[in-house]
Amino acid sequence: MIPAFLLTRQWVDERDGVRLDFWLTSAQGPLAVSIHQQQSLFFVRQADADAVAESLAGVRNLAIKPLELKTFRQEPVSGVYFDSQQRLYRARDRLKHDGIACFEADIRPTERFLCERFITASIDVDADYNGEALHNVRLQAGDYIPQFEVMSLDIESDYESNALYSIAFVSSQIRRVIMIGQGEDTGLIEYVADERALLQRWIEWVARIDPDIFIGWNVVNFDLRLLQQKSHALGQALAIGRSGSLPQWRQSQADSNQHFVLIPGRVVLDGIDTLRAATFNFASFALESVAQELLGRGKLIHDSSHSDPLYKAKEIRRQFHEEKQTLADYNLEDCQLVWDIFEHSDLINFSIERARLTGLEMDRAGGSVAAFDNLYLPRLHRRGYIAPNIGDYSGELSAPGGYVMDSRPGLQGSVLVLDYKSLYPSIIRTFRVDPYARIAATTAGEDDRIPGYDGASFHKTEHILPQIIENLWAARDQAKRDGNSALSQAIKIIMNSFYGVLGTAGCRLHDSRLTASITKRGHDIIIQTVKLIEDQGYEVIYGDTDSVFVSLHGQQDNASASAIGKRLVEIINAYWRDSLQREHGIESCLEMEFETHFKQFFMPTMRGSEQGSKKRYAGLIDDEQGNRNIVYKGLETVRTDWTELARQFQQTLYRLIFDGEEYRNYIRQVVADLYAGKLDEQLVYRKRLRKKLSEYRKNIPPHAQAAIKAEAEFRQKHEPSRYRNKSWIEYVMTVAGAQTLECQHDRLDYEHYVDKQLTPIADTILNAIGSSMAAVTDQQQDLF
DNA sequence: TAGTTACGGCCAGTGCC
DNA sequence: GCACTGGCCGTAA
Repeated sequence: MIPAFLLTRQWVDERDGVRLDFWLTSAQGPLAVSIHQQQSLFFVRQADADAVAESLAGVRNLAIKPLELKTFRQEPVSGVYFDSQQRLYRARDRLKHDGIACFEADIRPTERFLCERFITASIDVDADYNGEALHNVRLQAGDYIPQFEVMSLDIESDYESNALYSIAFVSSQIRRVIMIGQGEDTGLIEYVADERALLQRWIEWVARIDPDIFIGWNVVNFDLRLLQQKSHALGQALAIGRSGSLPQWRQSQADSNQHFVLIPGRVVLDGIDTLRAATFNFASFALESVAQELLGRGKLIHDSSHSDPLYKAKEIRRQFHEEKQTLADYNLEDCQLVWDIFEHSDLINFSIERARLTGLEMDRAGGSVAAFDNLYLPRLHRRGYIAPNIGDYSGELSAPGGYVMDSRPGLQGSVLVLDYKSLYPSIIRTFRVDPYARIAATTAGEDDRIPGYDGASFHKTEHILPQIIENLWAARDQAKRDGNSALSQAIKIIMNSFYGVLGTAGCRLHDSRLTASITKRGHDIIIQTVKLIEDQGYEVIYGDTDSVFVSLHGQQDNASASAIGKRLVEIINAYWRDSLQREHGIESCLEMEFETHFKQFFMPTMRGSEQGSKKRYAGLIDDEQGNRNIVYKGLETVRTDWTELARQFQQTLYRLIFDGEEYRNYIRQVVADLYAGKLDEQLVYRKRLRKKLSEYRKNIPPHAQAAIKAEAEFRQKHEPSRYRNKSWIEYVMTVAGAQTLECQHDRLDYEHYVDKQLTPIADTILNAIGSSMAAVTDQQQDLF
C-alpha cells in the first residue's frame, strides 16, 4: 500500500477508447497511474431497454444490464456499458435523437470512484508505476499529506514586444535568476545568450528541482502563457511536465482571455485564485497591495507615486539595459513575495485540505458543483438511486433568500449582536433538508417525516447531506482544537457551499423546494427569535438572515452586556432544543452565539427618508483595555467605489460623534483643505467595468464615460486599448466631467466632491443628531 | 473548469408639467 | 424643473 496524493488527472483520447492518467505524489516519489480501456456507462430506464437495444443496434462491445438502482421517480434502470468514450457519446446522442431518456450522472464511473476513494480511503489499480512495467498498485490516499516541493516563478519581459528579459524562481533550496545578456555568473544570476537559451536553462532547472507545485501571480495567464507562446514561436518543446511531458492548454468558454493549463504530474497554484478560494478579499489583488497588506512590504519598483502609468514598465526596460543586477533583484523579490504570501496565509495546506475534502485537484478554481457531485453521488448510489441529469428539474426555479428585518434607525448606546452559527448548514442538519430524504419521505409514514416548505417533506432517518455536514462539522471542531486553521477554513467553505449549489440549475440535484425549505425555515427561526427576545423585555432593532441586533437602551459595560447576551442565547438555544424535540422528535443543531457588544451603535436611515436602512450600520467596540474600534458594514468606508476622501472623512467624523466630541470644526477644515487643493490625492474614484465598453447601451455611467473618452485618446495617439471587460477604471471628476487619471486635462471639480462625497456622508449621521452639513457650513459662511 | 438572494445609492434617461 | 424607473456596482449574509 503506497500512501499517495492526487496531483492531476486527464482523459487521453485514443483511437479506440480512452486512457485515464492519474499523476500522484507518493511517499516513494512521483507516481503515474494509467488506466486503459476504461469502461464507461450511462443509465436508461429498464422499461426503455428494448428500445435502447434497437436504437443502438450495431454498436460494438456494448452491454445492457439491469441494475439494482432506480431514478428519483422510482423507475428501475439499466446500465449501458461501453469500452470507448467516443462510442458512448455517440450512443448518447443517438438515444437523445430517438427521444429515449438517458441519465449521465456517472458517465465516468471510474473517475468518480477514484475521486471518492481519494477523499476517504484506499484504491486498488493496475498501473504503470514510474513508467515501467504494469504493477498492481494499492494506493492509500485519505490520510496521506505530502511534502511538496514548490517553485515560485516570475518572468520579466518587454511590455510592448513581449521580448523575454529574465526568469526568476525561488524554491526551498535554490533562488535563481536566468537573464538574457552578458555578465558574470554570480551564483544568483546566470546569463544566457537569447530567449531560446533562457527557456532551455529554465526547463533544465525545472527537471532538476522537480517541483510538485508552481506558484506565482497570475502565473497561468501571464507567465506560463508567455513562456508557452515563446516556446511555440521558437519551435522548442516546453517540457516542464513530469517525465518531460508537455503542458496542455484549454481556453475558457466564458472568457477568451482566460486559459487553463494542465502540466502532467504538477500543480499550478495562482496566488490570486488561491487567495480568493480561501475567501481572502482585497480592494486590489495587485501583488504590490496584497503584499503590503499581508506582509507589510511591497515590490522593489513602485509605480503608485508616479503619474506616468507606464513608469514601471519603462523602468524595467531601463534596468534590463542598464542595471541588470537591479532588475534581477526585483524579479527575484516578486517570487519571494508570492512565496511569503503563500506561507503567511498557509495557502498550500489550505489547497491540500480542500482537495482532500472534495476530490478535486488542488489547482481547480471554483468547482462547488463538482465537489458536491463527488461527495454526494456515491452515497446516493449506495442507497439505490441514480441522480437526475442537469436541467431535468422543471419546478419553480428560485426560492426566497434570507429574511432582512426593517431596522429602527438612530444613534444609541449598547447594542448586542446575536447570531446563529452556520445557520444554513445547521438547518440542513436539523430538518434533514436533502434531495434523497425528500424522495424517501414520499413513501414514508407521518412519524418518519419532517415537514419542509413548498410541499416538500424529509425523511427523519433516510438522508445523506445532513450526515455529510455532521461529519464535516465534527472534523472542523477537531481541526480547531488542533489549531489547523487551513483545514477548518476549507471545511467551512465547503459546508457553506451546499446551500448555494442546491440553488443553482447547474447542479443536477437542484430543486427550489430544498432551498425554500432552508431559507423559509430561516425566516421562521429569526421571527421566533425576535419574539423570544421581546418576551424578555428587550427591543430588537434589526436582523439579517441569521442575526438579531438587541438594544439595551443606554450604555452598559462589557461585563453586564455580555451577561445579558449569554442569558438570551441560553434561553433561545434551550427553546429550540425543547420545542423541536417536542414537535418533531428531532435534535436541534441550531446554535445561537453572542457575537458582539457595540458600546455605541448607529443605524442610518435611507437617504432622504425616515425609514431605517438595511445592510448598512456602524458600531463601536471597546474592549475596555484601550482598544476602541469602529466596525463599518455596507457604509461608504467599506465601499471601494467611494473616494479615499469620503472614507477618511466618514471614519474621523464617526469617531468624533461616537466620542461626543466637537465635529463642526473638523468638517469645515476638510472642506477648506479640499478647496485649497490639499486633498487632491484622495479624490480618485475606482470602479470596475463589468461589461465591455460597447455593451453600455441603456445608460453610460461616469466610469464608463471616462473610459470611453480615454480610449478615444489612445486611438488618436495610436496606443493600445487599455480598458477591457472587468478592468478597473480610476478616474477623477473635473469641471469637464469624469476623466481617467492618465487622460485628465481639466481642473478638479471641488464642488462635486463636497456635494457628492462629503455632504451625503455628513448628513447621514448628522441628521440623527439634529444637525446637517448645511447647518455646519452655513455657520462657516457667517464667520466670514 | 456553472454556489445563492437581498439591498442601497448613484446616475442616466424619460415622461410630465 | 421634478418625480420616477431601471441600469449598474458593490456589498451583507
